[in-house]
Amino acid sequence: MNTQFKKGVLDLCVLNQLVREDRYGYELTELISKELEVTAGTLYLILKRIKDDGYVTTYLQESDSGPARKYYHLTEKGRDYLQKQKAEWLEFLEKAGKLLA
Amino acid sequence: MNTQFKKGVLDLCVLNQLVREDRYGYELTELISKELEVTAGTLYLILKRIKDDGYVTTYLQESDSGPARKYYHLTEKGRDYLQKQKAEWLEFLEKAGKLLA
DNA sequence: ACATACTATTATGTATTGCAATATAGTAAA
DNA sequence: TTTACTATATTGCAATACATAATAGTATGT
Repeated sequence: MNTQFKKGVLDLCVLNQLVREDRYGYELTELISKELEVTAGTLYLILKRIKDDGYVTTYLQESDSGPARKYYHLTEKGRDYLQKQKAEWLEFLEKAGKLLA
Repeated sequence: MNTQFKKGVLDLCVLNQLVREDRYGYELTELISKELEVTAGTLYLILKRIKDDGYVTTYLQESDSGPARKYYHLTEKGRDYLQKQKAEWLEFLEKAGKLLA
């Protein structure tokens, strides 16, 4: 899969998985990987980024089967950002679509 | 406009403008700029890249009003590449769409 | 004890775009 | 004729985001 296509969109895909419920990193890796080819390393970098940017907060939680999980929770700022970026993405698709028609 | 969204797609937009007719660099800059924010520098890098990759050939032609124009012509290889990449782009959009729904 | 699955992290490399500057040839204006 | 502006092409450096690969810790099953 063309690596470049994902640039800028993966963030949104991750954030979008957090709209309804908090999720932990490994879980997100699997969710995203079902559709797009992404490695754990890439995912965790994104998670670090969106945390540094204040779009998510995190907390640890014990697990029955394995190491503790770090859960990611979408903040209001993150919700706003996601909404605006999704709109911008759709706008971009429309314009690019004209050039690719 | 989110810079990252364009990664990998600008190539296709440029190549797609060459399907029906040869065009010169400056002309392409204007065509693309009508829809997407791109600077000349970026466009010319793309043109250099797709030439190095053998997707286009070039030739100079005098102009009535200004310096000679460098025209870009789509090769068979370029046509194939464009077709495949467009398909891959659509496939990517479908998958990303699921994650963004 | 060992392999395996689950979970998280980090270092280094690569590709693409942004920004800004340079350069040259005409044309219009002062 | 000097100036300025438009048309055209090119290049260098910085910033960003993804890929790859390696590391590490915990629990479970054999």
